[in-house]
Amino acid sequence: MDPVRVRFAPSPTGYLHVGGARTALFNWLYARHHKGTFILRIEDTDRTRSTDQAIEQIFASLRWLGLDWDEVYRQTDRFARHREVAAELVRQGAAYESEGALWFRVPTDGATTVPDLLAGDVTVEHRELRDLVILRSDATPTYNFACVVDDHDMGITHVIRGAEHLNNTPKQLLIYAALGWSPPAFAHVPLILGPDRTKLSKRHGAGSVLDYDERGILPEALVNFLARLGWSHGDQEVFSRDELVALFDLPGVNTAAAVFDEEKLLWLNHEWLRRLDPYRLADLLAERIVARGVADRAAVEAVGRDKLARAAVLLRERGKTLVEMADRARPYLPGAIDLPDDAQDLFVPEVASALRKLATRVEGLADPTAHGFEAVLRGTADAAGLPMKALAPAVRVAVTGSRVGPGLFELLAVVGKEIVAARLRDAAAEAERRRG
RNA sequence: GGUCCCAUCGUCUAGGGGUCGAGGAUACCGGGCUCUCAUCCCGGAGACAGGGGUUCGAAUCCCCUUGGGACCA
Repeated sequence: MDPVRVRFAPSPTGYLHVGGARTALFNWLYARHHKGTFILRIEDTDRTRSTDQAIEQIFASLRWLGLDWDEVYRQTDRFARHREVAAELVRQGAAYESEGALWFRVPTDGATTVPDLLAGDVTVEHRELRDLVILRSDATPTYNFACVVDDHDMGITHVIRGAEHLNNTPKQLLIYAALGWSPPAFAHVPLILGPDRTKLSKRHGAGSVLDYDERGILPEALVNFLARLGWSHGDQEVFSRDELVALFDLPGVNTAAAVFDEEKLLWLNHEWLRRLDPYRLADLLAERIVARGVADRAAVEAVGRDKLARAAVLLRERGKTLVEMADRARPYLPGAIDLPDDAQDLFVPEVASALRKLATRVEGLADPTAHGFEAVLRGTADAAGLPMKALAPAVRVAVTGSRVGPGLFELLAVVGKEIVAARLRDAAAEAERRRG
């Protein structure tokens, strides 16, 4: 069997949205699974709407997703070839000129069958079709024509594309036949729908791949999620890139359109956050903390990679995105913590004085691990005659400014005894000041 | 409007005649754990669009209807 050659052919008229990304992913997975070639073809024949900026965005999106390509072409570089083939069709009588454009002649009787790998045989009567323009009056080729010439010239073996192109395929097949070329295999993958069940598009909001990066989604998660939209492998939900390459094939692809469910993406993102290497996560978090303005780069560097990795491990348990994690990272960074306005109920006088005692004991803590902090907290609570239920929330708010968060002892161990002690004293003082 | 595609819990899906009084995941609800939140564990509710066939037997095969979508006008 011939080596597989597939292509992803976006038109650079805007950003790459998740629908296109899923098509790119399926092509890439198919190529990698079959040890074939993944080709990127920029279909920029519409020169008025295509921009270099959009091309850069597409490259950036694919790179972020980790979909590397083996060859890249720009359709506009091939205009001479398109004109040459169009002229050939005219010579044969398969195409004619009218009003300055070149038209491909569709037979009036008979029918064409698309042997689609997913939909099965799809037959269209020629009388349902009409002649189509292949070269506009400005000599630029149209989509259906350029696509055929390029797929043929590039040796494409499988055309894997969105189901919206199924209706175009009989026309393309007729062009192949007129040229005496043998067509590639076709697989039209089901569309991705928005919540309103119409084809996912820009009107559905954040559809751009890079928006998901911006929102703190991991490429691992988006790739996993997109793969599961229209493809499955038994009951498995979480797939690494390598697993997808090993398992993905066309027979596993569904025929029904799928709705893009943001909730499930977030769940999957959480799953991937929890699987990531802590140091890699720390690096991502560091960037994000700076980008979100939670702290400046100097502060983040002062914390150090080890501590950041430990903080990340705590943060990822309750954050579903890198953004949520970064926005809750403040307690792990140096500096004071502002107490919330409504926290006075926690800092009754007995608790405030216990916090001061605790600060002193924390400073002298020989074993500043979670266990060590637990022992010193329980000891202080006992000595002050306070239940942990009274002391723990006050300590938490003093150190983090929030009533919710990771396990308290683990948290304190990561923040470190010097910072913890300082914040405990600050909180006690602040509570007394507020009480007047 | 014409042509084409599609149809299992709200959503993503498993299922390709009997092991399905339909499984998993997510989301939702309840309980446990716990200083809190999250995770985690246990439990709950939730679907084969409808109607005809074929067959001893249909979620699974065929037809029609309905619904949804895409493309071309």
